[in-house]
Amino acid sequence: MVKAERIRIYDVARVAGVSVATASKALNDTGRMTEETRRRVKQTAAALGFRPNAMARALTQQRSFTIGLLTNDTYGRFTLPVMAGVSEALVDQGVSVFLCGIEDDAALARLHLDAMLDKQVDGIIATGKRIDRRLPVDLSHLPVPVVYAFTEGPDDAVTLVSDDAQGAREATQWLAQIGRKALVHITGPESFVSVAARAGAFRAVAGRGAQVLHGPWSEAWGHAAIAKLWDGDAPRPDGIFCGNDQIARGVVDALRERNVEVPGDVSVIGFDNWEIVAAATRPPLTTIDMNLKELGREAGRLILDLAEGKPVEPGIRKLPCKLVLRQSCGGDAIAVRNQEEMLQES
Amino acid sequence: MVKAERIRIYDVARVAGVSVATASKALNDTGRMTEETRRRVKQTAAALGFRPNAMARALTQQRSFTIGLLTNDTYGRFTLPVMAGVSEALVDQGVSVFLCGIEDDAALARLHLDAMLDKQVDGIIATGKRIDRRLPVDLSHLPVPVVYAFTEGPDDAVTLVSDDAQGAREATQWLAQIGRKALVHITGPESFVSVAARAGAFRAVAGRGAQVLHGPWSEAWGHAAIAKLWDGDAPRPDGIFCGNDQIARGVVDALRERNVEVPGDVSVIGFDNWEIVAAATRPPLTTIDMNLKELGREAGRLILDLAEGKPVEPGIRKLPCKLVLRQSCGGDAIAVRNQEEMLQES
DNA sequence: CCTCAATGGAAAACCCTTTTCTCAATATTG
DNA sequence: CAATATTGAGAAAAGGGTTTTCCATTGAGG
Repeated sequence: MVKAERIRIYDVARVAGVSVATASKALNDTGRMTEETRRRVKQTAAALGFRPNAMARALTQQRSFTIGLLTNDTYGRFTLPVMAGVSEALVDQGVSVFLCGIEDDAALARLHLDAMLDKQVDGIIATGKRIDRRLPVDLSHLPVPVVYAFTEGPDDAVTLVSDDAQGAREATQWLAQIGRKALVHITGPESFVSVAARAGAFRAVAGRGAQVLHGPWSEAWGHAAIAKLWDGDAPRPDGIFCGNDQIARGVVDALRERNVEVPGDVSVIGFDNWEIVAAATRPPLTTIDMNLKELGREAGRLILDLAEGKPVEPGIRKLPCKLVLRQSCGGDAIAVRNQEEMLQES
Repeated sequence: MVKAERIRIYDVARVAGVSVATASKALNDTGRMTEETRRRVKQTAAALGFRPNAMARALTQQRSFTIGLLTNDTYGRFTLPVMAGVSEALVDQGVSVFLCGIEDDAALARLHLDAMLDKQVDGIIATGKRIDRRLPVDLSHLPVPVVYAFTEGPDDAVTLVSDDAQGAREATQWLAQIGRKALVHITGPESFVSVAARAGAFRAVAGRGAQVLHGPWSEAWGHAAIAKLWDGDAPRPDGIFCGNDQIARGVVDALRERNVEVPGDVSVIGFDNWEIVAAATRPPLTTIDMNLKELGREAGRLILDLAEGKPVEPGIRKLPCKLVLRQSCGGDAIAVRNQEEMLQES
């Protein structure tokens, strides 16, 4: 650690032979001066490695160039991609992000929230692990704007979620497209709004009679569901769309244990594109990606607009999911053909 | 969003009928005044919901009450627990944490670092996914203190790592203790320092002839290693210590496929205690936990001490790992007996 | 010579807390 | 009963570096 003297705008001004006022205006592209002066100041600043002190800047601009990200997602399954997107959208603007993990503890949430408000954050992004649950803290009367990403907020809030129905549609249509006829959806607990949305879209494509099985979000449930389907007398499916990648992994493992070929006999699609699960499955999972990083980027852009006082339409924005092809689904020939068609169209 | 006027110390002073100077002193337990006055001011502040503006405070105290956490761990496997610990240690002191994910991009790292320095962070914690690799940015001549946690730093730095050798020793000793005789260590690439440390400790306990197999950090390698061990003519092990939980999962799955009972015939121990892997394995993995959260807490405490100018001894601090018992290892009776003994001793 | 535009500078504003210094009032001492 | 010490509390400045406002200077054109 070296207590190097920081270069101040005063130094830049002195070296460039102008006043601090002119230096400031030169660097911020405001005020009036010859291009030559502006260029010289900028050059000097660059040469000296001048970087404006954000704290001093905050004084005059009423902005701290910091935002807070509040999450109750301990594993980071959803938060990390969102965070990465948020950061990416903001770092270029010199905005840094406070990350606060609050688990489901209201007191802890309050503590973090207060600490951030004390630091005059320009805005807060609330994010969670479930789009139909709220964080254990009320963010609706804060002195700063709030964007909700992948968590529920008040009706008049700016909220970003992934489009579960569209994602489920993509998956189901893909199964149909590669020739699977008997489709089943093995998914999470009915109480989740996203489960209902996905199941609804699945039925809309697969036919109202298509079977939907609900259970916990676990590999074990994937196993159990396959046991239920294969050990009974009912006709067996040849296409299985799972509510998340963990269930899908359980399903694939269970099928392999029964010597059912994936994707030869049965095609399986997951949901989440959680690399760590999807890539380790044998064969690797074709799955739906929720584009959480893009969701984060959008959240970053929105909170920035709000912080700058730009108008932002409140309401729920659904961002599209996309199908990620690996090997658990087969139909590669069709996949290639379709991609070629898409290329030709564009 | 409600632009509620923030309560300033001026307001507290007015309501309490004292000057701002007195109010400040009352709230900070400095200066001289009657207990009655101090109490009245504090009560007023609480009643009005006064919270000091951290930015103004930073002006006089030369501290921003923020620290930065720099990481290149995209999945958050290591970062998230560390981050949780750091936060936990700091939030009570009113310190907030900037999280910056820099992947392995030096330019991005620089960008984040500059943004944080501009905001006058009181210190920086560098963290990574590997203790023998450095972040792609030089942190050795910054105007603020740095603590390295789970990543390599300069020799004269304050560095925190988990004690790989001790963790491996715990695991191997446990296998020996429950009666396993033929031990094998299936682990990651030799190039990792932690792999060497763990392998060394394994050999020290299991005997110099005990086999160590190196491969990638994947489930697939776990499978492949079992194939190698079981398909050859060599005597088969009855205790397997794995370099991480993913390998261990591959091992357990491969053994099940060969109808080898875990833990009946073979005991398996993992490393990392990555819930999402360890708990989903059938049977759930007994594994070594690196206490990353505690490591984060310690990093938080250290950076705080450094920020306050307290002396901190430089060097590498190794924090102990601990064995987490689940079902892949068996020896439950022994486990219970030992725990009872420990209870009696304490 | 006057006016105007262009350029650049001096100084205030920005924000709110903490700290220093001072003073009055009371207590203590010789 | 002075003279000194102690206590309680307030006024004002410091703390920080940038941005912004407004004014001064210069040179050109009328």
